[in-house]
Amino acid sequence: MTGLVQPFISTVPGSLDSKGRVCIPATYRHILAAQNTAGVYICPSFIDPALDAFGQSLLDSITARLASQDPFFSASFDDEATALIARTQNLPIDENGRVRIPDALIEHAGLKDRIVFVGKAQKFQIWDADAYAPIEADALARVKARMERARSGEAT
Amino acid sequence: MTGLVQPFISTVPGSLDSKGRVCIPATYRHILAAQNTAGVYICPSFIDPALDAFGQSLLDSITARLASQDPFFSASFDDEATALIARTQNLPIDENGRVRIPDALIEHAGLKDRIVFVGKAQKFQIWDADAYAPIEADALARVKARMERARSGEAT
DNA sequence: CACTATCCCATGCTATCCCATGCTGTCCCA
DNA sequence: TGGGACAGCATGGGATAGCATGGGATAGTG
Repeated sequence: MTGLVQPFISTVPGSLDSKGRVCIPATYRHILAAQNTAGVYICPSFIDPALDAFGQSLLDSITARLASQDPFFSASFDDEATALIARTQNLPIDENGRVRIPDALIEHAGLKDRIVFVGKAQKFQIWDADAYAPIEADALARVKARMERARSGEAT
Repeated sequence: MTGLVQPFISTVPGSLDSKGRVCIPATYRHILAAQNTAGVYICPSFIDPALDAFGQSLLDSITARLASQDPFFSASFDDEATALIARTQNLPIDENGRVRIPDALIEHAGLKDRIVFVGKAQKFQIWDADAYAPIEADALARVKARMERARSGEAT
């Protein structure tokens, strides 16, 4: 087995029903369960109209780093982590794998009926499907440009 | 852990059946198994109409690089995660060595019934057979041209 | 008392698992 | 060196368990 914690990967389409519920993809639920997470931790993203969702592992490393200022993170990490923790809530997952998203979070992410779950290794995000499409395209373009710069650099 | 990772090599013809399944060549499966990979990781290629497929080794090096960045406040983390992690899926391999390719990926690579597996060391690619033929010819021509340039350069 | 939120049951579907079969390459023995 | 046997690989198809989704009942709350 790998020493590393199993990451959240891939992009999965989903839906928000009339009661404000979403069904967490089974693969993500299994990862959460493997982290001994009760429910799921959800926090509105600081930069995007999206929700950050994660399990016990990431929460633990945040709280651990709050105690010992970790040089990997910026000097102001203490402030950020505090804000992060304050805005994070623990939502229960029902026996069908669904979570009721509070209205404030639905509004923050601009969720309509069609949503996407986006794996980001230690965490995953919940986006409105229409809002995410251009974001993905932009990120792809930036990474592609970076790759090509690197490639032409090698080729000299 | 192994110091050396066994590379994916050679080009193998294959087929896509009516259920969207492909049979991974046995030699590739053995390499995946040697990496302790559960199934196989597949990601649509950035530049080509093809699928990149790889095992635990390559995924670990990607997630390891991401793990050194701030998952909540770093823009470069976000781009890379969006481009790589979010677009990668872990697909299970059944006991006959077959994988069900999601429809979105079939469409991205323009797969019909005849496909080819192309070894690329750390990863291998899955191409539509007809689409790959001219690509291979072009690549060969470029290599040949480069060799001849190099040879005439040496010969001076 | 009305309304809302949570829980729970029911259902259709899809993905996964599993068995059966043909083939091809390899190995062994005459 | 040739032929035959066997094992492993590739393929097709059918059954089934789990997943995603919708809706109704009940308890909690303003």
